[in-house]
Amino acid sequence: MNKSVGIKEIAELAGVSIGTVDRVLHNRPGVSKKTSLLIHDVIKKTGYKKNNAASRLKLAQYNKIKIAVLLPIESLLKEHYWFLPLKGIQTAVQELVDYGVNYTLLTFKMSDAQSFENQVQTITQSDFNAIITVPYFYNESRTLLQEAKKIKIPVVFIDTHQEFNEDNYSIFQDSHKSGTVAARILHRIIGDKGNYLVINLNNKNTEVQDNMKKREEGFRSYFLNNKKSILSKIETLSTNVKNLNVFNLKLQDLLKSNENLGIFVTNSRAYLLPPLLSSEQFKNVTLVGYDLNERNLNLLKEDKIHFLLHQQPENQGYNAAKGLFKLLTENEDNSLHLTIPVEIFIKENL
Amino acid sequence: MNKSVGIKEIAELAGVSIGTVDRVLHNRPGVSKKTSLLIHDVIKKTGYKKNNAASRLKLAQYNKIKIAVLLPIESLLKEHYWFLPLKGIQTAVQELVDYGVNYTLLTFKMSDAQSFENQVQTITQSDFNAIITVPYFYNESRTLLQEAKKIKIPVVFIDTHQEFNEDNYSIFQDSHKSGTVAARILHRIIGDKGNYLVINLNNKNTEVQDNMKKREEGFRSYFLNNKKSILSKIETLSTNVKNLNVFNLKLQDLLKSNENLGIFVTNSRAYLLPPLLSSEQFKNVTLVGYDLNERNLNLLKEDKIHFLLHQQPENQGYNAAKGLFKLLTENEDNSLHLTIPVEIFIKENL
DNA sequence: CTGAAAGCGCTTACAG
DNA sequence: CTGAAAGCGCTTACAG
Repeated sequence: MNKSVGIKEIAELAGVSIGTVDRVLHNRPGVSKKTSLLIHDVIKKTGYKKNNAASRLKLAQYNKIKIAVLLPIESLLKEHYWFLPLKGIQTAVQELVDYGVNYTLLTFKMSDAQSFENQVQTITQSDFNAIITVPYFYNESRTLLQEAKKIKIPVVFIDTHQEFNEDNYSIFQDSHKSGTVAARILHRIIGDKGNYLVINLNNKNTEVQDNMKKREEGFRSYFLNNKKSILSKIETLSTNVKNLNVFNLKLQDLLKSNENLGIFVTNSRAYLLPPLLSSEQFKNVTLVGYDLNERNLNLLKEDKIHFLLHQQPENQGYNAAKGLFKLLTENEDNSLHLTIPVEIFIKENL
Repeated sequence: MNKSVGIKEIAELAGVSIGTVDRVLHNRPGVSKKTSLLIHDVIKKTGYKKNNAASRLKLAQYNKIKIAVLLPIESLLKEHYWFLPLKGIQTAVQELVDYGVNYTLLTFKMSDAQSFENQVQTITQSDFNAIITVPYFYNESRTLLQEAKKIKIPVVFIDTHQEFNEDNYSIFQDSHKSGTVAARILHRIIGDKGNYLVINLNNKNTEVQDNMKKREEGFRSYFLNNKKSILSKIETLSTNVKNLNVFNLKLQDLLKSNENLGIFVTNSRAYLLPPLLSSEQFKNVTLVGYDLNERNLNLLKEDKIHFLLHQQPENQGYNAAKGLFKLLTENEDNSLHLTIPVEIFIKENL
């Protein structure tokens, strides 16, 4: 806590010049084994810790830390979900400008794997020191990891988790776990006698996205572990958002019973549900969804969505950038393997 | 984003030396109005922003930023609640060592206002640059504010909010609001037909602490605004923890009805409830409490406490220290007026 | 294999 | 009222 030792004190105590101390500190060659050992000894004894501010002040002269941020093009839209991780990254970089950190945003189209791959080429051919992106396209993401490994720059994936054989850093929310959170909340409210409905609202075709599947699995696994008898009562409806009317017929059918109903919407589109329900029907319904987008928020305030689970996308971006800085300046990567806890929001704690 | 302008560029553009630029930047006297205006103009045009790392590197030579942290003596105990804000402060200071920031912990006894006042004397007679503490004793806290004002050092209160006439910074959770969070959760689970019970578990005598009162008020205000008919059904039990047996008699009386029961414990002692309830009684009970202490956590995992509200004490300490740094280095205080959102925890999102 | 010197962006005591 | 110089803790190119 008091006057901390610097490179100068180390040098004095070891009877060498500060240049030599620096060489040892950075494992640079050209130091005799004898002095190296001596200096290491002094470092240990004094508990020396590098002054990162001073170090970066000098280093930024030649070597800025340049982070490539590769996100869906929607991150350019202030109201969009994808803007949030970017915002987190911006905040972190802002806190680190004095250390010579900056970032460049590159975008891809989620409908076009090639656009992602092209940007990967651009990035790997430039002089970036790190990459933050989303493992949206599995194969192309693996290619990215391989390319990045060749030029020895770290990659941090955020938002979604994918298993790769290659080393990578990952900051995400455990989708399976968030499903269990939804399940426990609904179970406590609806109880053993009510009904449960999982709704997957898809964009294109009728493919259910990976993290939506995992959320549903988590939801079901909660009941498997805590109340098996309910498992058989859980219905799932999956639909393309363009076929909402067909979907609505099925929904109305399920609503005929007067039992309490717990509805779990596995993505950010819970806001599509309330307009389909009459106020009479609403009396028995509890609705849990994801993400604090404007439409969801408004309905949460109106008590038409009851719980929103939050993935803290901003936090993910923030932690990715801060973590990379720590990795690149202190060679410490323990904040780059991170699962973000599930935040629960109701009207009152927004 | 690209090469940012520094003091050197400003000097060059204004045709003066960097010393003069520095004088203008810090409003130090001895600069002619003419050059001052000129330099201000260049600063604005170039969008110059001080490199805090470089600035602090130089300044730390004479002026470390010394933060006095005055907390209850329990903050020395790793398992205690009061350790958490301290931990947050430690984390923040750790991130700022390179900037020449450190802190000194001073403690007081919560049973002894004089011990607080004594430490205030010690602090104001030393050369601290800022104070982080808790407004536990109202009058003594006001005295602190007055003393601190005299020697012009900022005070940040955390944990609890008090209104003072004197200027002060405050980082806390809105107790009233957290009560409304508990209310909405319980209301959704228990519904309009069940019963509601607020429990105040006190330490000494039978005084209910201020923030416990506010939590109860918040709880009741939710029903006032959302479902008046329930208001009259809310019972309150307040007791000294030493009289648990007397309390238990009353509790058992209230439990005789077979209705669902929502219990809201207004402080961190929810863990005292489950031992008093038979498993039969538990079937109808939902229990909401505060704080992630070990005993509460264990019961949350056993499904005997169902929701825990969290004040993020660590976060409060962290933000206080970081905020002070921003205030002292950039004269920006907007992160020192902060209300921390209510976090909701269940077993699955711990 | 090692040391002395210059400089990152800023601040301050000193000189004029 | 203003400038030139020294130095914060670190890094690196250069000289030996």
